[in-house]
Amino acid sequence: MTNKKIRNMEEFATISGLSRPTVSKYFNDPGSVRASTRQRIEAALEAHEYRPNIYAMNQNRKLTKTIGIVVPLLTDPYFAEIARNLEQRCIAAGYRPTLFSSHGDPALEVEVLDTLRSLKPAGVLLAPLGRASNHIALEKFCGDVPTLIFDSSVGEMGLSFVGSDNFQFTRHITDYLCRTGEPPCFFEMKTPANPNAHRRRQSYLDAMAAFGHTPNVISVEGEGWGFEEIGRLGGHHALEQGLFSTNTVLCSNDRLAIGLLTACCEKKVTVGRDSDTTIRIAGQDGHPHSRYTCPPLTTISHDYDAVSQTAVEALFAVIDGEVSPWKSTRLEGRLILRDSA
Amino acid sequence: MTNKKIRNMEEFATISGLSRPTVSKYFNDPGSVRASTRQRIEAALEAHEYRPNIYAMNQNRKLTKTIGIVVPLLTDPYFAEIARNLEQRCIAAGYRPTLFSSHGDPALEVEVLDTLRSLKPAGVLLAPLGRASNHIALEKFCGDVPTLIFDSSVGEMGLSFVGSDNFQFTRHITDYLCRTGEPPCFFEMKTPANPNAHRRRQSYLDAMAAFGHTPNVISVEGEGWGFEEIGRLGGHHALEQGLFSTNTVLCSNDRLAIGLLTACCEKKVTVGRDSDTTIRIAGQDGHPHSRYTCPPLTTISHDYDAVSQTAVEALFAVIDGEVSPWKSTRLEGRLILRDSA
DNA sequence: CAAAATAATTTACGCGCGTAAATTTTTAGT
DNA sequence: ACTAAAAATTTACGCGCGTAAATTATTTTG
Repeated sequence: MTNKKIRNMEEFATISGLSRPTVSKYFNDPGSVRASTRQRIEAALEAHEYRPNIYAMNQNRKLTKTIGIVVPLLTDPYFAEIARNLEQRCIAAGYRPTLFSSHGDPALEVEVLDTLRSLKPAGVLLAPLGRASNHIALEKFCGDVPTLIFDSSVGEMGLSFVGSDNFQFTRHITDYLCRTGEPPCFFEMKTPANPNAHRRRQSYLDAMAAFGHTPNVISVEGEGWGFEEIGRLGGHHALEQGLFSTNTVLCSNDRLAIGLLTACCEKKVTVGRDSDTTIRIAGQDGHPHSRYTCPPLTTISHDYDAVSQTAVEALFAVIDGEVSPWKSTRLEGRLILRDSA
Repeated sequence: MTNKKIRNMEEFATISGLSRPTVSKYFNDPGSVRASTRQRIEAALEAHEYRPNIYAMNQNRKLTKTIGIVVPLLTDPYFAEIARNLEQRCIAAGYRPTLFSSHGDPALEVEVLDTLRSLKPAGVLLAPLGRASNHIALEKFCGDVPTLIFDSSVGEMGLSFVGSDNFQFTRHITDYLCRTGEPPCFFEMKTPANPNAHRRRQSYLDAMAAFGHTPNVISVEGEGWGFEEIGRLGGHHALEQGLFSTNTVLCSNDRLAIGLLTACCEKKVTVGRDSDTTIRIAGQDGHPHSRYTCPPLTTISHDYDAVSQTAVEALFAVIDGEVSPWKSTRLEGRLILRDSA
């Protein structure tokens, strides 16, 4: 490591004994130069630690090495976890992921997309807010930037959709609950932010019908993304009014279930699948926190790895020039049996 | 909104009836041009929705409008929450925050800083990994980029430090626990990732000494950032071995407490401050999830707003040219009484 | 081994904007 | 209204790099 400070690619090329465009080619794709050339560059790179100016690089490039990752709410560990997963896959593929959160706000979501557009990313992995999203703006953005929608689909926009099979989720866990005890009631938000919630409700109704049971949907009030609090308040109300017609409750998602667990705790209602407990509670999502509720939450989990891998691969396929028609991939979930149901 | 597509600032300036440099001045600081000029630009802006090329802008600018925000682990809701808070303050101040997570990995932390360096940010808000951080690399980075350290201090590096007063945290909650029941044991990780943990242990010892009680520190095994699991496993061990000498446990942080709560649940040990419960558990941090544990967790909470506001203001003061000596600001926490203790 | 085909490298130009210095316009003071 | 000072605007140049086209080196083929 010498003490010379390389100011630009020209100087670095001179030191390497090459011309600047050759070095430029190397940085765009190290495999595009001869092995001997590559070695000389990499030797010089170790000796002088030069890095090309990222702004000058991206100014003229048609295809930036940036990948935008947008999630509805980064403070939700579920999205944080899947974002982390996507991020690492992008890095592994040689891209520079940039993380954005819409913070549950449709206006912010549009702003994020505007910012992203000006970054000229190679592609975007977008989990939309859902119902509240500005569909016109999303559609327009998808027309400008190669965008893959994940988690929650809002019409056939973008390159493709990758997410979980919500029908399978609810069918599967409803099936489990019916076979192991009283048929479940369904605990959900009246006006869910996420379109997946509607699929889950419908799947619950279908599954109950298939079993010949009478469904019972408890839809609680509450707006926004504070699902735990909505579940807690709705839980208090449901317990007080005796809205749960059986001793089993399937929640539309884990965060709602976590709130309901808290309500049960506050009402001294014991939760579990033992004979000495009064209510069984199950969630859906496999939320990172579900392992640590009291009791630990029985849930059906997204296949985080498969979803993120499928999403990233689908996006890279298009970036690399493969053309394929719009497609929706919905992956199955895995039942995680714990003590709550 | 016309159909013309503006390709660059030159075209946009022509349409506005101005010269490009004037328009450039406007985008750098709208207040630096005459009101009449500003109006003409803004009118043209609405009619043609042009946005300057961000890469070309930053290429020559000495002071980018980017602010880097780095946290140790974005999947931890505590960091996600404080990152969100910082992010919004940066936006409000007219900057473009970019979020990074070290994912608990010191090597990744260094990579993030390298990436950040090439972004030429106006400043960086950095929460270091702590003990595991590459101090040499951090120090070097702080020399290159105006960096404010928050949450966890690792020596007097960067512009200043802003965080919580861990001594006050533990003193305060230990005080509360001593006055309302049996004096607490202290539940912590043997090799904590975060230097704050050492302060909390010491503060516990001091507080117990002040009360004339015999301290009892239970240090559990476990590496990495999976605190809940470490707390759960350590909790099982401690409960089995009868390591808790009193009926009260103060955890070094909320995530550890959450794991301990799960262990208690799994061991059918009832938690709370009622007469019919067997153990009191308290945490520290005011973790976003602490409200929804069962029972809800008594804890001492960071003042998220104050920490992030102080941090952002301190950084902007330096960016705006104010020179001040290195300073450590440690803010007091607020006791949140819930059912667990 | 020479010629053709192919790959690597160099030449030459321009991208979109920042900004110092020069010029013009506006404002302030008398 | 006139001049000096201040502000706004324009002229002119360069940043660091991408990339098409031209050139040179290497590999393949007959």
